[in-house]
Amino acid sequence: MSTGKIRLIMIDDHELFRDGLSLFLQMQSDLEVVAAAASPLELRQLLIQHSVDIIVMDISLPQQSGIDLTRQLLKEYPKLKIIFLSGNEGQAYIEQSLKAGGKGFVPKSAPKTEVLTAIRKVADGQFYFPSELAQSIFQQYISQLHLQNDASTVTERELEVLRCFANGMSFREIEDHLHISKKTIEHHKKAIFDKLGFSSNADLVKYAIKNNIIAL
Amino acid sequence: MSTGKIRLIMIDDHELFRDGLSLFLQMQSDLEVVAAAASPLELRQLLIQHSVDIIVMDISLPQQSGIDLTRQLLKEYPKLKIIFLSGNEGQAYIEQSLKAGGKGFVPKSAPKTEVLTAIRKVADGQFYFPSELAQSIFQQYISQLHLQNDASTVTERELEVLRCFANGMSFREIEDHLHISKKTIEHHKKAIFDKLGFSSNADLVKYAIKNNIIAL
DNA sequence: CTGCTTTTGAGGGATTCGCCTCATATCAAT
DNA sequence: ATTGATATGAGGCGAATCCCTCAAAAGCAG
Repeated sequence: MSTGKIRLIMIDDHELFRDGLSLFLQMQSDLEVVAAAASPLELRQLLIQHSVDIIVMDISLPQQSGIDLTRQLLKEYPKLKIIFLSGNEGQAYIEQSLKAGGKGFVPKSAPKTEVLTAIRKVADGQFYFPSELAQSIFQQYISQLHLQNDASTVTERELEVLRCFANGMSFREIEDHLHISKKTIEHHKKAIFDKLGFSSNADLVKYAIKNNIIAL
Repeated sequence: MSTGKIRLIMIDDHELFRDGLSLFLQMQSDLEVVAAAASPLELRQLLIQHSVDIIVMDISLPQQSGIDLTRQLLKEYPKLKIIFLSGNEGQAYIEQSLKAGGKGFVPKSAPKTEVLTAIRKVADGQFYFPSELAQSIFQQYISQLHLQNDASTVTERELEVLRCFANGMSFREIEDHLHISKKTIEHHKKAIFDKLGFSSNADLVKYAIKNNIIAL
């Protein structure tokens, strides 16, 4: 990358944080902070007006999750490189942000310099993730994730059953809710456990939360 | 309060945030930012060296939750006034921070001025909470909480049992893990369900995730 | 038509859980 | 010394869940 400065936009709904970080980034000679957005809408407007290399995005935004936003943006701007900043929600969303196409992930607790490193690496076409998870591990991790999700096709009906269990319903309650017999529910549940590799109901609940099947 | 400037310390493990906000606060003529701490340990050292009116504390700290820290600090320094800053974990901890003795609560997404308002109000002996929850509501809310929460104090042992169930362990597995009988586990589990109002194991798992008892 | 998947259901036995009462030891507070 | 909270445990019984096999209707692809 020798085509001048790295052009980036920040998006974070926390004014304090947004101002502080963008000020710091602007002080770097190889970066150009084109703008800072407080909302997805604002970001979209900025993207129309400016050409941008990188977006530094808070993973938890108000109207829309950063994950969703990323999925949408990458459809429209496939060359966009997105780096997530995560607060203490942290680790839980790494998988999803990878799947959505994120190129980097920096915890907000990290020192300022780590954000810089991330921006420069990602601008150079690399991934950036916290050192605990080395570059090489990620490649295999990502492909594994993609495989796993293609292989584990939970059917619609199974998903309904899954949702019921994740909401704490008993067999009896699910019978009434879905109008099917306990036996059928057993079948579905077993299929779910086999396909997704659960070994307890707790696994099921966690999976449902991670995948936005139920609310926390 | 006409005894000069309001003396305060910030504590937040996010360097970016800490620097940004303390810089802003320092620019106010009625405030004196004595220091900024990155960890509970650092904060304690600073408290020995300086006399302080107010602590502005991130609710989610690394080693220790801001809630716990507050409880401990108020035992040693009963006159200390503590204002919490919350990220998106937010609402879930308001109750606990009130109980711990917090005097104010500001979401990080709020404009800068709200932090100032909070500091000035709290320094003046008032509570400060987001406008949605007016002053008057709080008084009754707090007293109600105290009643209700004295009844719902989960003991250490119960917490261990809770963690086990949230991790998907069966009675049998918990027996081996905690070296207690199934009967004892039943007692603890029932106590947990009663105290926290669970009606299914799924509730328990969700609670454990919300309260950082287990990872998602 | 013939498989293949999905969804539905039954029977029956093994295992686990939930809930009830009763009981004991410890520790702290009154 | 008595009370209260906490933690431990036993016995027993009914309800819920798990696990295995067998089966059938509907839809869809080859």
